[in-house]
This record gives sequence, structure tokens and C-alpha cells, in this order.
Amino acid sequence: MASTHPPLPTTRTLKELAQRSGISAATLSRVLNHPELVRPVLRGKAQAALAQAGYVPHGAARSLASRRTRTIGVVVPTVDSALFAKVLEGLQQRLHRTGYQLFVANSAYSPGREAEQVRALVERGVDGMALVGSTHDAGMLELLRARRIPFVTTCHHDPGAAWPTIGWDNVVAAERLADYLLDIGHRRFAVIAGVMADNDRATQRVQGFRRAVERRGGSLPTACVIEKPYTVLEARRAMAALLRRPQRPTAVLCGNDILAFGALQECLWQDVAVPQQISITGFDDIEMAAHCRPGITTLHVPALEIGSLAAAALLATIDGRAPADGDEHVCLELELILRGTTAPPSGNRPAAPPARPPRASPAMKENR
Amino acid sequence: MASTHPPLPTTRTLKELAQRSGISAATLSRVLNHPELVRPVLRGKAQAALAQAGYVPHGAARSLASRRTRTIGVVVPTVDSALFAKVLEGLQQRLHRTGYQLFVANSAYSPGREAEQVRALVERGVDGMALVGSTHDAGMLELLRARRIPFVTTCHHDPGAAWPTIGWDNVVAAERLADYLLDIGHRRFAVIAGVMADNDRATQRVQGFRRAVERRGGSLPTACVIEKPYTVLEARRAMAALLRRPQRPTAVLCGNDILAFGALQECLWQDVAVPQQISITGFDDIEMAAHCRPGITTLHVPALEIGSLAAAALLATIDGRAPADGDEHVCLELELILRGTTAPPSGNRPAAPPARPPRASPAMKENR
DNA sequence: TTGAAAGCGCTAACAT
DNA sequence: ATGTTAGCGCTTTCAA
Repeated sequence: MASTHPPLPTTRTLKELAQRSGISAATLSRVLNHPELVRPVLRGKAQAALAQAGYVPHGAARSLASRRTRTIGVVVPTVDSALFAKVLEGLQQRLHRTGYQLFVANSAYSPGREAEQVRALVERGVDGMALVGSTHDAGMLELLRARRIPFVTTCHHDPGAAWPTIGWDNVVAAERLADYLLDIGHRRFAVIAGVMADNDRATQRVQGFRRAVERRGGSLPTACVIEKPYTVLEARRAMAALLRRPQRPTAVLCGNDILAFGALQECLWQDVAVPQQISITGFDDIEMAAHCRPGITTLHVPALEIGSLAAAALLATIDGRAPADGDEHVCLELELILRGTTAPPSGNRPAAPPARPPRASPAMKENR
Repeated sequence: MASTHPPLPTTRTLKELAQRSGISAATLSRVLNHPELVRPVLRGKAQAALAQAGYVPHGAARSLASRRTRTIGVVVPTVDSALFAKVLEGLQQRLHRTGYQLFVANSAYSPGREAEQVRALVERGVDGMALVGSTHDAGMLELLRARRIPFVTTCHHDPGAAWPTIGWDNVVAAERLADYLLDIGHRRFAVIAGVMADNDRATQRVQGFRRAVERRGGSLPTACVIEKPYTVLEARRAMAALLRRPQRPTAVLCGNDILAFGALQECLWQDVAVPQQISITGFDDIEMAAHCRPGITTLHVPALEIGSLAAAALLATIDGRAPADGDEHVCLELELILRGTTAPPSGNRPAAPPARPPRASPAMKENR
């Protein structure tokens, strides 16, 4: 199976290449890094020599001498999430175009684990880091500060942070969702939230829901907030539990679209009509939300854009440019996407609800 | 906002630490890398000094001297896929436990782009690489070979490959799915496939479908194979087109669960009963497949396991151990998961189909 | 068992 | 504009 191969080409280093090409290693290096400093004729020769030798720079040596690695680290809670995956794509797109590579690690929603991963990446010499949210280990932040490693945090908004943040205000966004449900007449809510411990985004969303309800004189007792990991299965279990309650909520606010999808499917399996008997909302607007029947009412998070803005902010800081003015704390407005999972509570409506969800499927037109 | 900070600790390097601790840099280095070579007393002192100084090794210097980076690279078609995300998680789990970090790049399903990314990662000095499938740029493979960089390929099966492969046989698996539909009486098929150009997995799945059909004397004309990018929207469009045909297929084989989900939702939106009027199958068994109504009949791909097996194979090769015997070409058997999207074609059944999909929801029991 | 010293391959001052 | 030279911070012989 393993065939014999020709011997390895012997020209691996610049020094060797310098000797056999008659061009000094310094010039060769310049051609690689600052070609404009080398006269076109020589540059051409050098490039030919480099190409002909199939020269591949030695990153470690390069980094040791230049003190940069052209490498960025990112730690997300998990890569197995439609949202964070898109953020990663956004980061990659921007970074790869600029010749950077991306270390990806996951924190599993634990600040301690995040700190470990960050440290491992700092050891690898990353030129910058992207993180998620506001909840971080103090020692980790101190390490980043002491080492002067630029970093940004994403998917949240924190105008007080001493570093750039790229995201949105989870409290305000969640509030808007609840406000909408209140506007159309709902008063009896339940929440299927993500696990809130160490998760500022999940916590803030619940805060937003609660604030909206209380502002209208209602309340959201903790018994009405079910915390669940972000899986479809767990969301179904939570919804199943809610449906068993003597007094069912008329609307269920979910911590994200995965939870909303699970909640919705459980209703469908139990022949509970959505939105006639119960309304459901999500958060993130992942692809599925637009296409399932009924479509999920949610807030659109421009995840790709957030990734690419984060990359841009990082690159700017690395290059010594301060992030463009007013860009230190990008706070995006999330669009409210009304779909089929929400309607006024049935008590509020004059006639019997239609037997089936609406047939119209506008999502076929657009792509989000 | 930017407060003044205490000056940076001055002890950054081993040399400095050596001077102020009275322990030589060599010993300090040994304590870090081969602690068993240092007598316990000295080792203790050294560790104390290291810890107290908050010493963080300099990866580039380390790599330059030791010729390893404790870094692995992986290039997947896209990170924004439930399947590849899980493979990445599997890789991370195993790798992080061993002190490796992961570079993640995406090929966007293009071998040329994959080659670029691999080269960039080789420049970064990765100790090993994980790739997807069998379709690769020849120059890229040559680079990996010349540099003696261990690599594995995943999500396919190729017993002829000169490197370890971890995955399953897409032809055989697809065949099994089609066989099942044939067994329950289907004869009129359509396929919603992934884009096959440069995608061996997508191509082989269609081959498998076709082989099964032809083996029973049927045929799968190219007009019945619609190629689409792996998005829910595109799958819906494909299914909409199929539903418009004068002679509808009784079963639609989809290239993966995302396509199957889209196909299913389009049927639901159009009030086409699944599986009574049309059967649908997926591939991968992503979480959603178990929970939507009806559940999607599919093949279960143990993505997490594949990631972790790939990591194990890589680590074994890096450590100079050959992958355990028989492990060079791991070919996993995929379990066929029968759910609600498949049933015998209606012509084959005695009575009228039930008006609604089945209520039973076994997926609540297990987690996949 | 420990320390001294020689690089690892490159970049960036510094000379020319 | 190009070449010479001195490190970058660590690991790893080698000698003691």
C-alpha cells in the first residue's frame, strides 16, 4: 500500500535557498513580506526561485522573529449550534481573506474551561481572540491584558466593557418579543429558557421577558421559567410539562429557536394547535425557523455579520488602528420576524380558530 | 474607560526566570516537558517559581526548537452544518484532552480552496490534518506527503487510500435506504441530492440509490435527480418542482436530513400528506430528524464518534504508533432509523390512509 | 541529575 | 536596494 516515494526535496530553508539561488536570505524574506522593498528584477528572480523550490515558510521561526503568528483564536460555548457556527463562518470569511487562520475551541458554557482554552491559545501565540458574552474568568481577562492580546466579545452588548463588543442587547430584544405578545393580548406566559448559570445571554433574555411583563403589571413567577439545555429533546420535555399544567400558558417564550422548535413539535405531536391554542416565540432566526410549519416568530440575529464585524474589529486593533469611532461597542438592532407560531390568545378572538395553520409560505421568497 | 494598569511583570522568558530563581533554563524546560527527569526537590522549586511568575511558554520558540506545535488542522466543507459541527466537537473533545489545539478552516466544497487552506495550515506547522472525503487536490496530497504530515480523511470509506480513513461507505448506505423503500413497494423515485461536483459523498449516495433501483430492474433517470445546495430553502424548491410534475414520485430520497427536512416541510405547507401521498428519506440523523412531525426516516451517522476516532488515529500516527491494526480504514455500519416519513405507496395499501400522521412520538424516549 | 551552549529558521536592524 | 548579522525563546545535545 505505502509506495516508495522520491526523496524529499532538500531545499527547505531560506538559507539553503539563498545559497543555491545566489540571493541572500534577507532579500528572499523581504520578497515574502515586503515585496515593494525589492527591485522588480531581483524580486522576479526570487519569486521564481521560491516557487521552483516549492518553498513553504516555517511558521514557528517566522513568528519567533516577527512576533506575530497571523493566527486568531475563538472560544465559543459550542460549535454545534447553528448560531455560533454562522458566527464562525463570518470570522473565517474575513480572516482567511487577510491571511489569518483560526483556532477554534469550545467552553461548553463554562468560564473555567474557557479560561483554560484561552490560555492554551495564548501559548500558541494568537494575535487576537474572539469570545462570547460577558461572563468570563477574571484571571483570564488579566492574562489577556498583561499580554496585550487584543480581544473582542460577541453576541452581547456591554457599553461598559474596556474592549470592543459586537452584538445586540439581549434584554431589550427579549423585551420586544414579550411586548409583541402582550400587544396581541397574551397575559399568561411561560418561558423555556436556556440554562442561565454562567450564561449572560440566557439570563438577560429572561430578564427582558420579565421586565416587559412586569411593566404591564403582570408577573413571571419562577415556576413559569423552565431552564433547559439547548436541545430539541429537552424543549419537548419542557413543553410537555407545560401542557400538563392545569392552567396552560397562552404563550411560551423560548430562549432560542432550537428550544422553540422543540416546543412547537411537541405541540404538534400532541395535536395542540399552534398558534390557536398556544403561541410560541424563538430567538436567533436560524434557517429552520422560516421553513417549518407553522413558521416560528423570532428575532433575526445576523450571525454571519457579527462574525465578520468581530474579525474586522480584531484586525483593526492588531494593526494598531483603533476600531473606527463608535465601533467599540456595536449594538445591532434585531428585526422581529412575525411568523405562524404567534396569534392573539383564543379567548380574545371572536370566532372559532381555523382548523389548520395558514397555508401561505412567504419564506419561499426570501432566504432567511 | 481605559484605567491605568500595573506594569507588566518582567519575567516573561525562561532565561529571565532562570536568573532570578537560580535554576537553569534547561532544568526549567525539563520540568515543563519531562518532569520525571528532574529530582523531586528541584522540580518542586522550579514549579513554584514557574507558577509564581505566571509563566506562559512561548509557543513559537518552543515549536522552533522541538519541531512540533501540538496543533492539528481540520478543513471541513463548511462549519455551518449539523454534521460537520458534530465531527468538529468529536475532534475537539479528544484533542483538547491531549493538549492539542485545533485550527479550523473551510473548503466551501472546493478542492482548490481546500488546498489553499491546507497549505496555510502546513505553514503554521500543524502536526497533523483531518480532511473530509476522497476528492482532493493532487498538489495538496503531495505537499502533505513531502512534509511527512500525518493526515486522515473522514466521512467516507476508501480501503485503497494510503492514509487512514474514518467513516462509512456512502454507496452501500444509500443503497440500503433505497432498498428499504423498494421493499415496501415503491417504484417511482426522485432524488434531491447535494451538489455532486467535487463532492464524493453526494455522488456516491446517488450512485447507491441508483444501484439499488437498477438492481430491481428499475431506473433512475437523471431527470429524477435534482441537485441542490444543502439548504432547507433549496430543498423546498426542489420538492415544489417535483410536486408540480404530472407523474409524482411516490418516494423522494434526499441527500441529507436538511434536504429531507425542506422536502418534508414543503409537502406539509402544500397539504401533501407524508408518508401517505409521498415518502421521504434523509441521511445523517441530525437531531431535528427525530423530533419533527412526522419523524424523518434516515441513516444514523455517529458524527461525534467519527471526530474522536479521527483524532485518535491522528494522535497515534503522530506518536509514531501505527493506527491499531485494522484501524487504518474504519468503516462504520450506519443504523437505519425508521420514522414517520416513510410508508408503502398508497396504491399498495388496501384502505384509505389515515387523515393525519401517527401520534406516537418514540423520539421522546431516546436522544437521537 | 543538572548546567552550558548550540542551534531551530526566520526577520529586522544595521551596514553598505 | 541588498547583504551581513544578531537575535527571537526555547529544547536538546553534550559535558560535568
